[in-house]
Amino acid sequence: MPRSATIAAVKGFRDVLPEESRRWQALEDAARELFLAYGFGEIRLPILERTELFARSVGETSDIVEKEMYGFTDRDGTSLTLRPEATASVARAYIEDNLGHADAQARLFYIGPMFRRERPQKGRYRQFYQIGAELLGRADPLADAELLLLLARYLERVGAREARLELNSLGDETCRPVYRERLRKFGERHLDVLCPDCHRRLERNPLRLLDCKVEACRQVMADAPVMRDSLCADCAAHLGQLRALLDQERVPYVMNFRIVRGLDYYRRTAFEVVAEGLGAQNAVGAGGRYDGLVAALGGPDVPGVGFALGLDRLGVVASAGALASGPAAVILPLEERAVGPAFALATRLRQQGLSVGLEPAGRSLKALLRSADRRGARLAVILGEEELQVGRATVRDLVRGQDRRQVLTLDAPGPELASAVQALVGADG
RNA sequence: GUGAGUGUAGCUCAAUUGGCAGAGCACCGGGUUGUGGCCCCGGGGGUCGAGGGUUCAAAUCCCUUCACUCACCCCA
Repeated sequence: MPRSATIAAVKGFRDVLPEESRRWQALEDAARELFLAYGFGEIRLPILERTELFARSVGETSDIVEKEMYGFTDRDGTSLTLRPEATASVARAYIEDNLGHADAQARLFYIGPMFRRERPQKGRYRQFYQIGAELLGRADPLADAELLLLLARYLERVGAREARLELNSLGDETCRPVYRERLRKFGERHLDVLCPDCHRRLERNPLRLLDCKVEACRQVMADAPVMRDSLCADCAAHLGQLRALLDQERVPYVMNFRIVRGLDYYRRTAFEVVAEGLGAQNAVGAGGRYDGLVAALGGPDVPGVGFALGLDRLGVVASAGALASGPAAVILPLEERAVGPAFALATRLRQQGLSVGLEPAGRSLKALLRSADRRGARLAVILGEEELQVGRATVRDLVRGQDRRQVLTLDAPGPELASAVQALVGADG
């Protein structure tokens, strides 16, 4: 029979296998625990939204909306899109579910997949996972400080030691246009040196001139006007208070006036978390303040601040959950007749919450022990002729290399079996 | 969307001027009765990414195509 063609995963979509998945779980568990301590509750958002939501929040002219979204037309003609980010959904939910009604501030976090049709490369996938937190209804710098403290503590908790926090202020609707104009004028004076990409940026988004990687552009832009000098009094005060609060709690960060955000809705506070070891995609997290977003979506004029962490990237950088552990014991039936009792033993131990492996019969004891060893099991439980006759299994400690012949009574109740195994596992800690 | 690189065993990779497709690791078995790891011996495994062309002969040369990777762009 001819073999049919195999089916591969869609480009940019991948399987997260158990080893990586285990690290992700550690990252997620840490997030749930810590975020709850800071008063954030988990929100589970739909993966599909109306396309209009992103057009109005992320920005009609952003790259994401212009060419990176996965969308389709539903049977009733509605244009739907796989979410490219979650802040827009949180804002939508805030409005739709009246989250500001009982309590003016809403503290929400989410964990889940996002979709963007970019060219895949290291640390960049078309389906990627984010952990994010949003604090709506608060315009004061304390809100920014709380969120950044949460972010810093979380990174510390999961062992993302090389990650560093970079902070900037993008100004607001009064001072940013002024700065943008100053930057444009500066760029126009240096047209001859700037790269073709920067010529384009000059028209569409002059702020992007700041993070061009071409050496000639960098040299020119080193003398460019800095946002800090263009901030209006209110924005400068906001930044100053935020920095004082961060300093008070010893949150490590550096100011980086070149940070620019790709999404249109950011105001004032903007930050990134960058790390080594990720190639060109070195941002593990980013966020900022988005005071106009909820209103732009037709809701009340409610401010907000938030961040998102890339789980795919964080998993590479963080040390949390890195240790694999094998099963406490593996049951080894030496012959066919031992299969039934071996199954029963494994089942009862597993029901007591122990991680227990079970091998099929038909191979030599030597081969069975080798399997148990390679799985990283602590104990091998041997069930052969002798053991069946006396009704007690032999337990071999694979770490110490010691046998305890016929110590495990097969018809003992589950809890008793489990504590006997536990005692053997904990024999030397 | 643009550019570069790579496709050979489960994994990492070799294969000289075109001349029988290999190694390490992994897997399975053995090294006297039921004892793992180290060592020794043996074994199973391949559409050489796919399709076409040149040739007595192609993993190797030519064309086409697909996939993956990295970088630009953009972003978490």
